[in-house]
Amino acid sequence: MSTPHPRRGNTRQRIQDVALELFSERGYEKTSLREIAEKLEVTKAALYYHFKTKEDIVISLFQDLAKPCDELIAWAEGQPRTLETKLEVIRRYHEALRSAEPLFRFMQENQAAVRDLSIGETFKARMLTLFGLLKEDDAELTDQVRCITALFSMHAGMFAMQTLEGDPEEKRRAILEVATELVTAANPPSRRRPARPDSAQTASS
Amino acid sequence: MSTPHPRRGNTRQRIQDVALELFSERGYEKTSLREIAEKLEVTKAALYYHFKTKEDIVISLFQDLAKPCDELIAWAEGQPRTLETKLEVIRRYHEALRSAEPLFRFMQENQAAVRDLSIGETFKARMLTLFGLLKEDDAELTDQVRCITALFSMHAGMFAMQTLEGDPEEKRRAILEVATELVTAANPPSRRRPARPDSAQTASS
Amino acid sequence: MSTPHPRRGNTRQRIQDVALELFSERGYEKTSLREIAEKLEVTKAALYYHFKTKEDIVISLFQDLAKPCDELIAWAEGQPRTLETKLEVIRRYHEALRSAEPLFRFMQENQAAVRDLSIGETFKARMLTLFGLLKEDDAELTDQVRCITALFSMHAGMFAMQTLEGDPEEKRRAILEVATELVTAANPPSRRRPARPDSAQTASS
Amino acid sequence: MSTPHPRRGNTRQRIQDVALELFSERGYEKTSLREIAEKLEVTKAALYYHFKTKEDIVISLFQDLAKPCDELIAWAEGQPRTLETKLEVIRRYHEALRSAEPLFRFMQENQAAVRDLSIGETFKARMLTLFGLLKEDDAELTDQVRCITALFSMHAGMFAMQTLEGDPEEKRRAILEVATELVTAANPPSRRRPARPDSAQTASS
DNA sequence: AATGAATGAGGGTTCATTCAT
DNA sequence: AATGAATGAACCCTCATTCAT
Repeated sequence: MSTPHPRRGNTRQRIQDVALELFSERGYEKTSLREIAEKLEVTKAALYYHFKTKEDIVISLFQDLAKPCDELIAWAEGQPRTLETKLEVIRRYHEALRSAEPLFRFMQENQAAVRDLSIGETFKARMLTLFGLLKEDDAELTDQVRCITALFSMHAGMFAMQTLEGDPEEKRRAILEVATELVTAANPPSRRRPARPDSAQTASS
Repeated sequence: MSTPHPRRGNTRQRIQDVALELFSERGYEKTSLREIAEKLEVTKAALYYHFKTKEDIVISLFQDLAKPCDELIAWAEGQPRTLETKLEVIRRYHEALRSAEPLFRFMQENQAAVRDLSIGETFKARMLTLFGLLKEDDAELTDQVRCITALFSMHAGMFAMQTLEGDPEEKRRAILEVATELVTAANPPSRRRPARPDSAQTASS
Repeated sequence: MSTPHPRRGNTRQRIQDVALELFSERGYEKTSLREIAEKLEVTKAALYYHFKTKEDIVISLFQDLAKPCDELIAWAEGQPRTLETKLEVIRRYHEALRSAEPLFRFMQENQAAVRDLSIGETFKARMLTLFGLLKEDDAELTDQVRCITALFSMHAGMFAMQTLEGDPEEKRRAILEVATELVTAANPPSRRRPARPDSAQTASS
Repeated sequence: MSTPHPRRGNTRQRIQDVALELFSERGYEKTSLREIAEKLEVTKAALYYHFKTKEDIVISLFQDLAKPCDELIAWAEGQPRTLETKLEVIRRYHEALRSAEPLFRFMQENQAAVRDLSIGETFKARMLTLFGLLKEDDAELTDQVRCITALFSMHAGMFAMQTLEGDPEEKRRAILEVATELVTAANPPSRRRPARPDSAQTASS
């Protein structure tokens, strides 16, 4: 009873793992269920025992990601809309990305494919909510761009991670720093300098 | 001699146009040659008269984009590596993106597909060159991230363009402003705060 | 549960049968998988469940042929290299061809197609081994040609079978007789040549 | 007037040459008109100026071969049906094959393809006529096989040529010798059988 | 919990051929 | 004498999916 069926109830999980790996590595469309099944040494039909469709696998993956995000949003909505809160949102999002990195890489690199995948909308909606949490209600265009850039810079971080040299943790810290900076710049503390990091009198205007 | 496509000589161009449109709209993998052909009211085989493979179509599209980019790189390499030059690089790149917007959206949204498309490497290499032009040789990690973010923010601008409200030209200007800011911050003018956005007096120059 | 092919488990075998029939009848290249599938009343895709490629079907066919041949070679290699052995090789090969006749006809008539079919080499190699078993190590050119002709005459027998009139079994016997004669002639025992046409004095000139 | 159009009226010939080369090298079905055209550095359409169809090219090739064959047949039919004549037929056929070697290799290796190529019948017919010239009218089965084998041994010679070591001319001579022997054996003159393997008393029965 | 066998739709690609110029 | 542009049919192959077992 050792080798024959060494994996018992964890097949569903294993499918998700392998699927995510392949999706993010080779792309959603180019990854076939056959490949997934082969890598798992099961039949394609076995996948269908656990998931109704290919899309269903993605959805299930996405739900794992969604939870931390939703919690973050829920938390933020209970907080005062201060810069402090926003920076904490960035920090937490940055942290959330860590655990969901492959999935985010997948989302990032397969936008076109994801778009008509039913979760596309959901995903975009969540990004917009997050964006709404970061920006002031009446923020100028430039500040809005700053906030979007902050979010995207963390996603795109994946590219940075591959490209830049250096210790991964340090790189992550640098990314967080830049994102923080952008959000800070987008949220001028009160009246002075509507949209510049700090930088007293001279800035934009 | 009017009705049935009077053998206009512009078919190749029309293929490129339609292909780019569909690729960027529905994704590379999900766009079939049949679709392209149907939209053009020609046969699939006609596409093969003009392009050797599906990939060849993408390559041809990419070459149109490559030229402005290469010119920009060539120009920049003949300039002194000053902040002024770098900001001009950003400006010109921003401008280049305007004319190649759909193609960039395609690149951005189909990274996974593009990756093993032979031009994937080329594209990445070009990004790295551009990145090298923007950053100082011994730049800190944070500054490097700033430069990358500047580049990506312009690409991601496509998302911003769809999301944000407002006049397209104004949005573009806002995106350029943020990118400029990031590069400026990444290139501290001399002694004061080697890599921080602020730096009051100097920045506005 | 009767009418629509009740999922008999013999589909693989049936594919091979039909494929061999069509390949040898209409040629490898001219036989499309569609035709095979249609004749079997299954879908093309069904073929791909059983064989990875079209070439794979040929390979599988060839393996059935290869076994008797390999056994023959193995047997012969364990025997003394006498004329007796060689004639027995001819006899057995002649017998082996009987069961593999359609396949040999296919090989014979589709040499060009078979050549770049991966088994091409294998096939040729086997012929060479057989040839090596029939001829003396230091045989004269003429004797070598005799041996090759003996082998080929049995293959080409397929043509003879169609052309000549008469009882199939008698025709087969005639073919065997000529092949035997050729090999005998090619192996003069030393001084007495049991089966050399005649011609002591003249032949060797 | 040198380089621009260096080849004037010889295009038709050049098509035939290249076609024969490719057909016999890669097989009829696997050789596309595109390949032929490319090798000639003309367009496919140019081929259609000179030949009505792909098959037409083969037919034209075959006609070049047919002439020597027909002449041979015509000559033979004017001769007495003696062994001497038959051996001369073999000799001349052997000679004819020399100049038509590639075409014969093509015929030999693409039988399946040639079969439904309209010339298939013609070709077979000619073989049968030749066969009829070699054998006695009331020949025994074994003798008939000898004659067929003689013919085929010369065709199959192509395989022998590649396989055997030695000087090409010597190999050719060896092939002719074996063919001659077979025909001689198949034509016992009545009482003296110059080349009958054995069997004085029995053969004449 | 999973397999074996199959399907229908569609993929990209190649072919021989046509025809106006 | 040859080209440029195109077609229609067919090709091999792969996919996501189904279903009886």
